Amino acid sequence: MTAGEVFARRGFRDSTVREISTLAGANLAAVNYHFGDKKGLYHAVIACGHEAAGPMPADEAAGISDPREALRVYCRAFLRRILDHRKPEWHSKLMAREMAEPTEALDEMVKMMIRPHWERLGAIVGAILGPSASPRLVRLATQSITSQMVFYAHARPVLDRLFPAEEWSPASIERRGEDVAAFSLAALDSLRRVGGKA
Amino acid sequence: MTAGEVFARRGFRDSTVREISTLAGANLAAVNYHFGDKKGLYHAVIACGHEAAGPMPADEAAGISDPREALRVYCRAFLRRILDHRKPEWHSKLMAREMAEPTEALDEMVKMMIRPHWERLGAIVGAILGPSASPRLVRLATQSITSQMVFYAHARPVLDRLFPAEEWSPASIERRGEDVAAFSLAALDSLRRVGGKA
DNA sequence: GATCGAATCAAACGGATGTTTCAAACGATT
DNA sequence: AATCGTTTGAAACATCCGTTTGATTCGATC
Repeated sequence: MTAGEVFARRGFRDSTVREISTLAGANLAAVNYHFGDKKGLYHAVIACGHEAAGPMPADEAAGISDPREALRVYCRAFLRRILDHRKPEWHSKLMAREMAEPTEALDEMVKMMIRPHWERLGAIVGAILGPSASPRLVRLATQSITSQMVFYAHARPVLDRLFPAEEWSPASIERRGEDVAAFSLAALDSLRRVGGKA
Repeated sequence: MTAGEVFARRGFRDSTVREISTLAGANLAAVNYHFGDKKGLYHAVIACGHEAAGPMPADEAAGISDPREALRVYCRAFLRRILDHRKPEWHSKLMAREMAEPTEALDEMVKMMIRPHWERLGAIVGAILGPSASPRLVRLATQSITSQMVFYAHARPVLDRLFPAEEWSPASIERRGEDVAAFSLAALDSLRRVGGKA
């Protein structure tokens, strides 16, 4: 769908049905015929993007028993799904936009993607921190790790301005996943040693 | 400025000059008279919000020599500036919006706020990690810490849906700052021990 | 090849938005 | 009190958008 790129670039309101249809080589009225209205097209784009964005990180880290290794695999898969420009990169942009400016579509996204992610990553973090860790600490650590990854989707324009020379090849994306995992594992190690003080 | 609230809630394009002017009790044409056009009003709002958002975290953590304590103070001040609803909370929303959908205003924001933040926090992180840490490690750690805090501004709608019962009082905001600092200090401690391996 | 539903197309409609216009009110200065 | 630059006010303007309409083409089925 070329509509996804336009929605991701311009936002829902700024995207015009005219631009989308001409860019897609279709007629203006085709949108309303096939999707009812503009909002219907938007929902279809989000659903399509969710499937086209590749496997969920939770699936890629499914069979790994060692939680520390699982975290590394999970972080790499997450960033791959978000950043790899061989996949429809507009999907993560659309998600970032939904978070800053929620519509009804956000509830669907939370149910389909975000909550599953949170539970899977929370389980990994809980396994690393050990049974003595409080649920609150697990939740906070899960959030800290998530934020480091989502940051790449939310603040990419800022990063491009701060560090214009940065590389975004598939290889360096993998390394970023390793870096997030390393930072987080370092934190979890210390926190585990100190115990569930929070 | 009531215009800031509207811009933060609806976004630039979705905000209508009519709604802003009626909500502000002013006439429709007043906007174009005082600010030239809608975009001029937007820039004025951003500049005004920057000043009204209170002191920069870098200033609040200026006189502290112990870098670990400086990090704690800095994190608390940062989240206070972002989350405290007694201050114009629309400023952080506007920033989040600019990052997802950059306009010319983002360059100004990077120069005025983001890069100073990055340099100050980077200095604190560098002091904690010690002179043996590579610049790359310092940069990554600074980014990880920043992301944990910015997450609250970017993903707040998601957090509200994931954990509806969460509290956002000034006191709990302070504690969130402590939590971010604790997680980050734990990571920095481990990384310092391992050395600049990255 | 005739038929009928689905899909496409150009054109137009109704509404909303940013901007302009021009007259009226204001306020300091003389 | 008269004057003149500044600010407000209501109304209109020009444009663009999402949607609808009705005619036309397409494609499978009999």
